[in-house]
Amino acid sequence: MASADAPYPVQEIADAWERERPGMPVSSIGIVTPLWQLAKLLGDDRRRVLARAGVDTATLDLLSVLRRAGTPYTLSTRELAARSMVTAGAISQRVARAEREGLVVRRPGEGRPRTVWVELTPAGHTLVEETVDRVLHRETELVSGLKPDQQEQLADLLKLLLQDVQTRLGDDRITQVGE
Amino acid sequence: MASADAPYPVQEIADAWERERPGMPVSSIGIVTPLWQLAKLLGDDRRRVLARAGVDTATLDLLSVLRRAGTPYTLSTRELAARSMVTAGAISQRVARAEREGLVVRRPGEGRPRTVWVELTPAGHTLVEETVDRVLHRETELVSGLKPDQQEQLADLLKLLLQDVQTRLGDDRITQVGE
DNA sequence: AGGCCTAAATTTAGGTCTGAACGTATGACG
DNA sequence: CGTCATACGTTCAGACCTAAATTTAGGCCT
Repeated sequence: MASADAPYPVQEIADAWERERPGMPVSSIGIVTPLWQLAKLLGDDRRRVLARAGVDTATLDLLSVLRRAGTPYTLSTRELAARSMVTAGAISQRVARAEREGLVVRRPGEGRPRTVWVELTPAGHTLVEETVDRVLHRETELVSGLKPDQQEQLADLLKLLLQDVQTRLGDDRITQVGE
Repeated sequence: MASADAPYPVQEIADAWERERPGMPVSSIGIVTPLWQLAKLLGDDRRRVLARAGVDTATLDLLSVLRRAGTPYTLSTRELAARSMVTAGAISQRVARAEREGLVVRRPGEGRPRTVWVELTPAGHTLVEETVDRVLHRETELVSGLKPDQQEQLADLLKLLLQDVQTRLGDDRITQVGE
């Protein structure tokens, strides 16, 4: 039972709203919907790829962030939360699970007040090395349907949109939406 | 405690892997990472917008699919699963929750063997009408940083990539990844 | 006609996330 | 120098999802 086999056509969604509720602003659907569907498809696929290696995506994300940081493969939980885009609570739980499996260790203290440092263990390092290139190869393959210049164009537009959305959210967070 | 405030720069991720593991295929990162980050940012925002209206995203998704289908606002659970891109089990739970709140009703039988029809109630219909345009206005606003021709270009590229990834997953599902 | 098989929904077990409540140590300030 | 405010990690309750086990209603074959 795969979770996401055949995304419902984006155009039909916009058309349906236009038909059912004429006048609705449907322009964003052409961007937001495929964006969401792609994220779902790619996320599901990554989960399946990693499941074969006995890891889950949340744990690999944690290990990857630490691995990418370079020696000594250590970051504070706050840094981890920011780079992973999840809440502090989620990081606490991720770290607890990974620690239980011996992939990271927590070292309290030794820095700013109340800071907890999280460090990759050799086992964690090994696991990352074994799985990350599988994921990257797989994803390179999955986007290979686009020609190099299309990939570049897409990456540029996504980057632009991301930066813009980011600043908007930073500003608007408090502002009421609608009226 | 917002969950996703400041995405970690995509370029730094690719650079870090190139530095830590020279030779890794990093080209997909420029697409997959911002895609994922945007989906997260937009999803978190939608959740916040809907929370104010007392709905969760999963329930609104269910109601929206039914509403878009038009009169008589009824679909089978299988149809719902396909259009929502989640498993049958998830649909079962979504419907159970929505039914508990009086937003939909389940009508067993009346068709092909073992089919269960799910229908929007007046309360569900009302809730959808009240919230959908809030979401669409908000999302229109969020993508408005891109100029109309950029939006169109982005929508086209996403559509192209989505179609391609979709066929690849349909074919490759069984194929081993890596070696 | 009876029993098996299959398809479809549901239930269950396990894992993850958010948001809020909690505990606590540090630093500031009187 | 003691108290209080604050910042930060953790814990907890509530939702949600997937994958696998379970249930059940028909259909089919002998």
